[in-house]
Amino acid sequence: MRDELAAAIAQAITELFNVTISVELSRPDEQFGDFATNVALQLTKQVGQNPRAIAESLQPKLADSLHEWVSEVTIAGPGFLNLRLRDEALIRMAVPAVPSGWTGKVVVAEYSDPNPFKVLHAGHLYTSLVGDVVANLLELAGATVHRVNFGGDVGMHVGKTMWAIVHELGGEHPDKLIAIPDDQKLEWVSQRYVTGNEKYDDDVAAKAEMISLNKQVYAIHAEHDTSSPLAQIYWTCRQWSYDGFDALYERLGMKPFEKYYPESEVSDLGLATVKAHIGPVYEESEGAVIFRGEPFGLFTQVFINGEGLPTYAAKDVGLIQHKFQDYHYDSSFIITDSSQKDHVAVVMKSVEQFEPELVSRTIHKTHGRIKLAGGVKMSSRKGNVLSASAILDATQQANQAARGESQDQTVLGAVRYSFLKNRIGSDIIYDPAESVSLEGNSGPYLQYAHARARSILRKAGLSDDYNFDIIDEPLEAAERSLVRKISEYSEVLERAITELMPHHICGYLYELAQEFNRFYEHNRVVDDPRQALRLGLVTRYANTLKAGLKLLGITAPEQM
RNA sequence: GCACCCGUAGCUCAGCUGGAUAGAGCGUUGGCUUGCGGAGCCAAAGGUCGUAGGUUCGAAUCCUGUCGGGUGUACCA
Repeated sequence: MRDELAAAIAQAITELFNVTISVELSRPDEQFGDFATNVALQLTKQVGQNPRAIAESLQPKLADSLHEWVSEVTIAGPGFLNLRLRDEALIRMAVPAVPSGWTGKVVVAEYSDPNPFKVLHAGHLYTSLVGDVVANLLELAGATVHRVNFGGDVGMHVGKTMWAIVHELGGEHPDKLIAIPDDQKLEWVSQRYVTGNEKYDDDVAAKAEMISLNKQVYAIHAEHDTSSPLAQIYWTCRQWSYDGFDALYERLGMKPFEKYYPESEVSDLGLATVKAHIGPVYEESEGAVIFRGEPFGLFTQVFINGEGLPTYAAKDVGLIQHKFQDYHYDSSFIITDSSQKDHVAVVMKSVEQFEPELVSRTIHKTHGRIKLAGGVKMSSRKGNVLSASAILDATQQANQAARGESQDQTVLGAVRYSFLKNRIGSDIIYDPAESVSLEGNSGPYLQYAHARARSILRKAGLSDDYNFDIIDEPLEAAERSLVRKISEYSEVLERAITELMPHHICGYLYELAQEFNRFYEHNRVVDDPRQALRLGLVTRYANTLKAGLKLLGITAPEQM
């Protein structure tokens, strides 16, 4: 209907002034109307009249041609034309449209990307949630989305961790790993990385052993070694990491990943590909193999180091090819924080030289980083990292303290919402002391608002699928405000999908719930003369809220 | 040094494809319960939109300079 309105206005302008213009309809303050357009201001030059005069000649024309949908056209301010919809038109708009921008497309979404043997920290938590919801948006818009994860199961951090593990076990004794309790395995392994790192910096002998262990780990993969003591330790601890990650993902309410791409499985192809293109694309320099990015406004990156091992740049070369072989995607999203921007650009630029099609289908979507209060940044090497599980635990305790009890879905709603409500792009300040909010503009506020609405419907004895038909009866002001807000959902959804920005949904749902809470404060539903209409209204509201929350990966409880 | 990102209320953030009095939450202060769930509702105080110019009928929004912060910049990922 929005498009039809815009088209009708455009046609009126053509008939009146003989000019063509693309009409933008915005949602003004409620006091002004349901839609507003500034065409009169835009036409000033083309028509050669002042905007007010243009608006005045348009007004009766629009009132007539939009008569079917619009009850009133008014002029305000410098020349805005405000449209007030007929109630029945507004009600018709309050049905969510199904977005279709990605229908039939095959999409790979890679996100989260924690490294085995290291902690899954707040930054991973954030990037995971962003990826999860972006994937949800693409799916809703009709895409077939393959969710994949990538992480470094080989490399120096593994050498460091393996060194510390072997020392902790008093030698290569995989049998001693049994002593580690299940719920401490992930933590135990990531703690070994921290101690390994400390030794690396101030113990020359240890450092040499770590470098050696790093190579041995590569050898474990090359030889498919599953039986040597070191290999047993490696495979066991790697699995602990993956199991720990999966447990966290589940706790975060994320849709499961379809596939993990461990670096060890993509590095061979990456290495071979880089080597195969030495000359035209990559070049040897100082014992390493590099790609010169300067001609493209980028920087030079090492792809194969002096030891002959692939760096993460070469691994990414392998990864992009594996992903395409596995999925033959139309589009491939890589979701990471902004510090990866240039690195990915260099890798892509190099691959573009021999596989331009793959690169043109790849979209690197970056977001900000998580910082601690006061702008302190986290460093896993320094040990001042905030783990994902610490955030969940802190939120759980805060909820417990406030309510005397804590439901998992409330914690999940609080955490997901508090991260997702921010526009993707700039850094996020996380204050562990204040934790995530449970009231005001928060996940639990929305969940609670939903539970209250369902409570009304339960009291009226309604099932979930009750819907009301268009009613001739005029809406009361409070009812109309709510319908008006519900009718915005489709537009918000479309914008969130176009921009792939989940925060639009958060902001909208909060306004929606607020609108309902205002209505609820002063208006009865059950046993009111207007019950029939209002039950339908509450149902549509609750369904809209639930649908939006679902996109965000937040449950909409019947009660809480 | 060069490249990119950011700077909006005490704090955390919306608003940025130019438009009507710059909006929320938290915090502060003051109200609201004989009625469907108070994790709620209403109100007040609080902002030269870092800063200086420019473009425009109109700039938080676009352009330039500048200050402040962040990120990246050859063998970690």
